[in-house]
Amino acid sequence: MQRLTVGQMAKLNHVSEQTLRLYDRIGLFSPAHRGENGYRYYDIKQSALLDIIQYMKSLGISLKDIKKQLEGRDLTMIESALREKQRQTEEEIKRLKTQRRALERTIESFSRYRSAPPDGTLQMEYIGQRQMYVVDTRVNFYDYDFEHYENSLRRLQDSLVKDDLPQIYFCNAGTILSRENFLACRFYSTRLFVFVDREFVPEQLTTTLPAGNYACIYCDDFYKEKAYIFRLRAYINEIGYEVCGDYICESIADIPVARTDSRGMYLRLQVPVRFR
Amino acid sequence: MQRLTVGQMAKLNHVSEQTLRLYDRIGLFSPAHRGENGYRYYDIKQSALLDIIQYMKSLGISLKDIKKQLEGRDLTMIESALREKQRQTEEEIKRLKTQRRALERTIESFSRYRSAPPDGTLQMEYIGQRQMYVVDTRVNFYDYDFEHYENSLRRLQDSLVKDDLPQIYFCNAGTILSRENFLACRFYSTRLFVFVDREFVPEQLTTTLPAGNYACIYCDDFYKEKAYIFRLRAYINEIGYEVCGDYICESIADIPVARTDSRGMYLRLQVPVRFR
DNA sequence: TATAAAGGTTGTATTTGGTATAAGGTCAAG
DNA sequence: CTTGACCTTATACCAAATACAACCTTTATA
Repeated sequence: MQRLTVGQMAKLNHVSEQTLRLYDRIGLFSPAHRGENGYRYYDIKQSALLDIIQYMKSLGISLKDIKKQLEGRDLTMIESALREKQRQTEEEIKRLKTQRRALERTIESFSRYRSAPPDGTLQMEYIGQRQMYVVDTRVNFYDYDFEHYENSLRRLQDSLVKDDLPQIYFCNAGTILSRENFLACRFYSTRLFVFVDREFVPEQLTTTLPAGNYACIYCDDFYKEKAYIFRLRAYINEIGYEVCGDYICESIADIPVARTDSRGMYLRLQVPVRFR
Repeated sequence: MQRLTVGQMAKLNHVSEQTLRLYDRIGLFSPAHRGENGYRYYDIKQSALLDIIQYMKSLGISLKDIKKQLEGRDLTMIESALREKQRQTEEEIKRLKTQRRALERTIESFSRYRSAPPDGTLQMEYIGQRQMYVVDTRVNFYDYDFEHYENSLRRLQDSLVKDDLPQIYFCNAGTILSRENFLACRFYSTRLFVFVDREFVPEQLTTTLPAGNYACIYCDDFYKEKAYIFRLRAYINEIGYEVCGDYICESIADIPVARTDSRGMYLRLQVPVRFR
């Protein structure tokens, strides 16, 4: 029977020597013999056990749990552990898919940010259907300053957490001003929203924003909003359209990273319109 | 401007106080002010930066990297970091899907193991198409003992690692004896295989085993194989069939966990047959 | 046989992103 | 004035390794 040193065993099984020593120390996997020189000597047949360990590890089971399982050697327990692992894996896949979508969204918005028209640009845009998650803060944003807006964002975050939604959407926020208030120039808005993906959020939690033509004005400063709303209204009258839905103030630079620099807050103020 | 203590800030942003102190210590995110009493006082507006951090963290970026990105404040760098992250996420999803499949396979084989016929059972079975990953070890298994078989498994593992395949398949091993050798009772086999999933392994690395009727005998001991091969041959002759392909020795108790106990090595010796 | 290289041993520190705890200082209310 | 809530720092701990220092053993070569 050949005796394998730690290095040979390591190479044979594609693990590092350190790892084998660690496994020995924690009592998970020890060499068949110890030489008088203190050397670890493994038996090739021990590879089978190492396989099992590698396999369980590949399933994401912790070394401690692996040790327990192997000591228990109870097949039914192992089976239920596997089922539990399966459940976890399913969940993790779901989480990663959400993450992938979030990344997609963010990268997308980078290019949107780069190609956004300059501050003050007025234009008509056709915008497809959107889903939003809305929270009513009961406090009028226009009465307060940016600091209060931050406070409201916290409230929104609370809601997202409570509804068990990924906080990733958080970067996509905006406010809603009702059609009536918009038309009357009554700056009263208590509703905050984030855009969400249909596939990742239960339908009953979302509000649909219909596809259609929107009159839009781009704005690079939170404090310019009121002035720009007047310009937007003038523009709509000028081209002979009428407002057919709620006004929203959308942060299109929804790259949260960008919020560290002053230009990060880039807004697309918009309101759905139709021919009069 | 309201000053928020660490506890208030923590609650507001759904992080723990400890976490805020940690972020302060590593210089990632520090309070706006420090009281003379040493208290941390945050400004609500700092939440924006914390959002960014949470967002990047949710993308799996390390705190160290987040710090670097935020210090650099270079949008293009952040963008490429996001793309890199996207790539990683894609890979991770792929890995998890493989893992999910492996779990499925293992759980499946538990029930197969439980419902397997007793040792010595002879029967005809229709088996669907299978994919295998084959390695030629150039050494005859029948000349050596179980210890040598382990050695060959290591060789197989090397190949799997080299071909960048999940070692999960590793638990599904077996050996191939050519039709001619089987018919001549020449116990000469150098080919080792693992069953693999078509979807997870490049086609050019696999060999297809056709669907069809297989004469099978179940065997609970590696050392009984030769004797059982004779019984299998006798059975085939008896029922008037002829061998139409290579014989394989498949470990159906492909639960690596089971290999710790002696019954774990449960084999289904099989050979494709047809009417004479 | 001397020596050098390769490979073995132990112990300790580092990593990541926190959590937990102890020992002690501060604040606000009753 | 005391109580309890809250803050501070420092330290240790977690998993699953990795890395390094200091030292010992084996093996090959000059």
